[in-house]
Amino acid sequence: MPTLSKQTLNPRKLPKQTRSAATVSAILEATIQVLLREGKEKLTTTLVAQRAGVSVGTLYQYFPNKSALLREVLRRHLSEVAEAVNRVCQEQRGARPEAMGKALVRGFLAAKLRDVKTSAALYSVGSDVDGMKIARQVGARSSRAIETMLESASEPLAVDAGTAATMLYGVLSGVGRTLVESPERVSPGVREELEQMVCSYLRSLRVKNAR
Amino acid sequence: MPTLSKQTLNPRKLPKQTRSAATVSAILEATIQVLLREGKEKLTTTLVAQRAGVSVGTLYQYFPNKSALLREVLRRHLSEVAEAVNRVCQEQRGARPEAMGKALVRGFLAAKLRDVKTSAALYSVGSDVDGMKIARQVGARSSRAIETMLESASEPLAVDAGTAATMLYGVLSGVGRTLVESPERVSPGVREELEQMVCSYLRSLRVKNAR
DNA sequence: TGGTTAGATGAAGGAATCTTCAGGTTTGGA
DNA sequence: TCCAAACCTGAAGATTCCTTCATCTAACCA
Repeated sequence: MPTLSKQTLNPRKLPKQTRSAATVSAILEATIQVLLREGKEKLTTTLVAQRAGVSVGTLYQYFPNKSALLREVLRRHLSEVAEAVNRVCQEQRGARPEAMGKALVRGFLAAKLRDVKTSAALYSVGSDVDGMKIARQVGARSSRAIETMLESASEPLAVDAGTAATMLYGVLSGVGRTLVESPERVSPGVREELEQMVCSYLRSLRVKNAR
Repeated sequence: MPTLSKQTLNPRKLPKQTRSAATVSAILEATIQVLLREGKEKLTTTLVAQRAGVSVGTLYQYFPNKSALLREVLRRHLSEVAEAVNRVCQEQRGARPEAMGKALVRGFLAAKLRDVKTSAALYSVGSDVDGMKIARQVGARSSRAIETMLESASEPLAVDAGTAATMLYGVLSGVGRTLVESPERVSPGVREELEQMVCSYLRSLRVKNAR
């Protein structure tokens, strides 16, 4: 097993012409394609380059190594989900806790399950590439967004928003992962149950309710 | 990246003398040691054998390949957690839903977090070894155990036990994973919040409550 | 149009591991 | 004590991939 050095993920060269920008996109896209079609084990830099219609050398002009390439793909995917969460949190400012919960579940699942295959494939490379670190960085943003949203709730909560936000994000990402890895479980019913769980949790946190 | 063939995980040879039984244990133990000390990337069969005090050849006498070795280690770990869940489910038969939820959270987290380092290390190898498949097999047992427990609840639930069990197990394993991968989040408070969430969910499922 | 820089190429070097197997050692029973 | 079965050994074969770099082509600008 080759050492996947975890050095800088900075591109070696920044695309300055439109041509190279297209090349970078093609490489990134090809990486996902190969991941889906061939699987992580057969994902070689040569094959990715080939699928992208360029030579390996070109690939290495923009990514210092295989690891960095994979990380970049992962980072982009996670960012999309984080963006969805952020959007929801913006929209729900000042709303009632239950509405927040429901919207959060909807938004998160929609983003995460939009392309289950890709999500699953990316989880599988995560462990080779310090995916945890990336997930944590990106996740921290989402967690904070949720916290801010909760603080703006029309009804105050019995615990600090940070704790509740951590729980919510933990449940979402956890269940999300479970679903992605067991696609047979994905059904409209699951979303409803998750909403039910999140909402009843938030409801139980209303100050007037004794815990 | 070598192809980790996913062939049979049957040992090539069954230990017939006490000597070899000890060897197998040593190899399994060494695998975890190496995983913890060196990390997944540096985990080579030669190194494992060395740490176990035997030669590589011996290792290959009991495990057809590296992949099978890793899978066996993973399977054992997951089984321990499943056992803990089973035990809880037995104990809580006929109890009130909230008691079940609380006990489940406690039991699951205790088992999963007993050795966080090892749990984390094993998650990291999971994706190389079809860990998903193993997790699903072992998880199915737990899920069914929870279902049976819920069916025996002293108060009936508004949804079928299977759905609720799937949700509960999903949340537990999902959050469990999140915690294992972010050890800084592990705190007594998290357990309480998780109990709160699970209990309020189960409470919301009581038939007398409108959903 | 000519020069300079950005971008692309791909054969080949180099580094690692996994896995085998022919042969040596230990164990346990007759 | 002696033998057959069970165990163990570890050098070396066989593969596979990552990454580099000298060289070539395309694009841009004066």
